[in-house]
Amino acid sequence: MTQTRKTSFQDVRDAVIRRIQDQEWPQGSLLPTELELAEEFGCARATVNRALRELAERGIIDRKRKSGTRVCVAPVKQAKFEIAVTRHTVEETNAQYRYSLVDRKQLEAPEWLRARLGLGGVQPALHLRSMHYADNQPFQYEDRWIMLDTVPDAETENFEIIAPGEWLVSRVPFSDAEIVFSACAADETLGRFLGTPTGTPLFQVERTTWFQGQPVTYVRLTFQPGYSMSTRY
Amino acid sequence: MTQTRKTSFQDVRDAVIRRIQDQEWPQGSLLPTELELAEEFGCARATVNRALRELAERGIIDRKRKSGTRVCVAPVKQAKFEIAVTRHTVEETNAQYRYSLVDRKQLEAPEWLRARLGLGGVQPALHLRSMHYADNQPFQYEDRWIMLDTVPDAETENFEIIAPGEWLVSRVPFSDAEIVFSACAADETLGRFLGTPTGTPLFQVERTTWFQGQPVTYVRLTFQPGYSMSTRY
DNA sequence: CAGTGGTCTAGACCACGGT
DNA sequence: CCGTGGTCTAGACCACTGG
Repeated sequence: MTQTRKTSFQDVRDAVIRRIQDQEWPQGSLLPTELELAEEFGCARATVNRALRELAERGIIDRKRKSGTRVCVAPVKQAKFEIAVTRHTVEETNAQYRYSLVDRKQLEAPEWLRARLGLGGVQPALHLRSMHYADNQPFQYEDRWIMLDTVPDAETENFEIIAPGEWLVSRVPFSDAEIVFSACAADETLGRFLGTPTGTPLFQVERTTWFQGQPVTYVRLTFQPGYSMSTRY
Repeated sequence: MTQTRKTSFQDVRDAVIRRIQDQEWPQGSLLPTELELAEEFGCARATVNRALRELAERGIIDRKRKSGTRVCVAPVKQAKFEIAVTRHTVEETNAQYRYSLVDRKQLEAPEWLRARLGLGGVQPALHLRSMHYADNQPFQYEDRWIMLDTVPDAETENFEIIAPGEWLVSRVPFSDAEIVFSACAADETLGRFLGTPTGTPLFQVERTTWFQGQPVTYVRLTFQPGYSMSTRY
């Protein structure tokens, strides 16, 4: 059964991709207009538009009114990482997850934290340090500050059972965030909790989060030695 | 002048975001159908559809036929990193870029590389090692393998002027890739080229690239000490 | 089976930005 | 000015999937 289905936006998108790969439309060259493509593919202009819009979002083509659509010369690769709560990251590897609170203190936000959040003045904050284990092996050390002016409920939560990350996502629907990936050396504390010698190179993620313009939390997640994050695109 | 413009998909999108943030539609709850929202906002269903589709792509809502649209319970954050060629990364910081080839050898692809690329048998490859400098300070050490069966032109290119990354993006329109972020310790070679003691923790990116199913290149980019990658979402 | 999202259409008007 | 993409509409049919 060779079905003669209606041309979908995916057909158009894939055909365009193929032509770019085959250098039929080389880098920097101008594509036909939406109307011309719609005629060629026998579909509505809206269908072509959706296909091309998707490719533009992926950084493959560049669209401008009046000038038209061009193939990007130096396509900027976009790598998308999915950041889940630590429990899910661990359980996805079929390992048993365990969480343990190390320390909980209510303090004033230190100078460096206020600077990072763009705040002046005195700010009450909760400082939490905790460990995440996979199959009882150290997986991740978490050092977190929660801003109590933004999330006052945190003051009465002891965080002995539920990890602060999970507690927060259940309270704060979603938020703006800045995320930083880097390498650091294990200091004495990290070495002790992650079971590795001082000086071991470790992968770390820092995340700063705002909700409706208010600072929610800053967290530094340091992973077990050898950990890596990967993705495809 | 309070313009009474037509409701756009962005208006709908932002209104939905606001209602989720305000917990008017709590996590896990069911949203009205597209038709109901279209009536409420006084627009076409297609407009609502586009707004909600965008939120679904961002992982904020979950859509299923027949069951409807729900607010995600544990929104998986998506961090999108833009990966450009090293020259652009350097020049964006207003630093002067310099590239220098360290070593170029034509070899058979070693066992570990063939395994990573999912290849058996003998495969000719080009092994390139090079340095990228920002304002004459070591910025990044690059260790790259190019598969000559896929990119035969590389055999006659000496790579003394143009960096292999830039040369490749001008040849291979775009491609599938796997990218891995991790931390490593400077070995003797890295320490020498990056001007840092052996053992220094370094941030590194590995990327493996295919074009139309054929392996193009594997590269390991190791950054100067203290380097980090960041993004917002 | 029937409700809900997924998509396509044909047409219209708008908005940006070269010429 | 006017060509090109950007978006909206009203309607239609399709496809998945829960009941």
